[in-house]
Amino acid sequence: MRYAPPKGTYDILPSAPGRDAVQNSALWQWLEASFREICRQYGYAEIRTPIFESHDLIHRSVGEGTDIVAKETFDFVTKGNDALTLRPEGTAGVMRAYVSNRLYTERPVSKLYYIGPNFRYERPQKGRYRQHHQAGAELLGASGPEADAEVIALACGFYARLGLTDLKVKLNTVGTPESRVEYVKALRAWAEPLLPQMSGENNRRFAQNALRMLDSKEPQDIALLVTAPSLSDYLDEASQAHFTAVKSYLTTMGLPYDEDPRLVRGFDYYTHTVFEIQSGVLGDKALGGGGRYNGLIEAVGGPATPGIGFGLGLERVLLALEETGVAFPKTSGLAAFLCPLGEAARVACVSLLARLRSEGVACDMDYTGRRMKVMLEQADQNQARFAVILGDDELAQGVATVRDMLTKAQETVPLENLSKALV
RNA sequence: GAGGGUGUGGCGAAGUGGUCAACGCGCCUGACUGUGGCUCAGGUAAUCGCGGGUUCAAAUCCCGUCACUCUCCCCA
Repeated sequence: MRYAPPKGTYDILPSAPGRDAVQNSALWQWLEASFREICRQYGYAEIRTPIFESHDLIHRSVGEGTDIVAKETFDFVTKGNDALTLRPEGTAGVMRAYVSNRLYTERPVSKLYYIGPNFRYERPQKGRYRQHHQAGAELLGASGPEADAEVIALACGFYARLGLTDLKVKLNTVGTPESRVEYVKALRAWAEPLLPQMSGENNRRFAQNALRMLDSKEPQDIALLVTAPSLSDYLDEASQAHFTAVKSYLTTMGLPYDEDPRLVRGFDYYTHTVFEIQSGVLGDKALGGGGRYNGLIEAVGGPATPGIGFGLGLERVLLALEETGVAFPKTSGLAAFLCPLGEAARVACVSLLARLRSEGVACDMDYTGRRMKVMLEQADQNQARFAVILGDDELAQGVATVRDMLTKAQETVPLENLSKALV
């Protein structure tokens, strides 16, 4: 029996030409390093939380009415009868950890980032996996619009650093829970008589999560929605002022955005600012998104604390980079590959290899015992800068032949000077 | 949840009823007894997704099944 990876998952392999970019571990290292670096610049520190959390945490914080929780979570019960859920997004777990560890007592503002897998039980397709990876950041303890702008700038800065263009930032505000309650009331009143004309999906949403009716992509719904009440009419003054300030900061930072009054994201915990970043080359598919969630920390048992953050789908970043034709960075190889000729040289190479490595030289040696040609090919495959050839002649004189793999120039180097010659 | 498409060596991919299932890449061997990325020659590797049926004969036709993939929905 041969096993395939489970549906919607894939293996990430050492440099695998001919395979999908998402399967290339070197690209993941590059992506992750890039994200870590920009987070460091913005003053964010890494947090790592479990990939599963209690069923209730995930379901309550993301929202029972959301698609993600209603039909896409991996839920399971342990032998100890604990109901758990594989995390479908990053924020809930980070908030839980923030409260569990009372990080709010350490400093007034916490800036956290994370990178890791998330799980959603969906039919896989291009750019959509059951296990996908997100990089995200959360800014906790700051309620001002500067925080919103910074978080959006961080997300955009990450894409820019990678060389991604053709992006759109969609921006909206969903106001406070109070104003939203009023609005949803009005929306439902408006929608009720129209339900027979609306899609089945929006009928479901009407019952479970009326706000998301706005987000429908069905033509019949879109036509009807033109007459729907507008959320902005229900916003209180403070919410409007906050949104105006966020927009103005973005403009100041030179970050273009599209205001989209119908943007409603898939999590219930959002308040005020919500945003989504779309990629033109992926047909405006979302590359990432986020928003403010001022009630969430309180909802998971912490002190009332404002927060804002985002999550970015890394598979989609790779797809978009590929689609855009951005050149992926070259991976760096070994400094040296040792090629022993004969048994005596092989024995000598084992200790030479150990010595070079202890001196900090990235190196490897041939383990096949095959011909010189094959050894040099391996040096080539490993992108070694130098091949170090050691045969009986060299051994007798205590030297090695160092071959520059690019120029083919060779020189004889005493073994004790080897590490200096390999730079 | 709905609808398409595809399953042939490690990868890509011909073949649509009839001798030992092309070819390309990779890998291996040699030309080149201690010198790679080129070339040439040879070689390795496939019970044609699985099960059943039709037929003298099936990768090819029929039924079933599984897997993968794409689109819509939704999302990252």
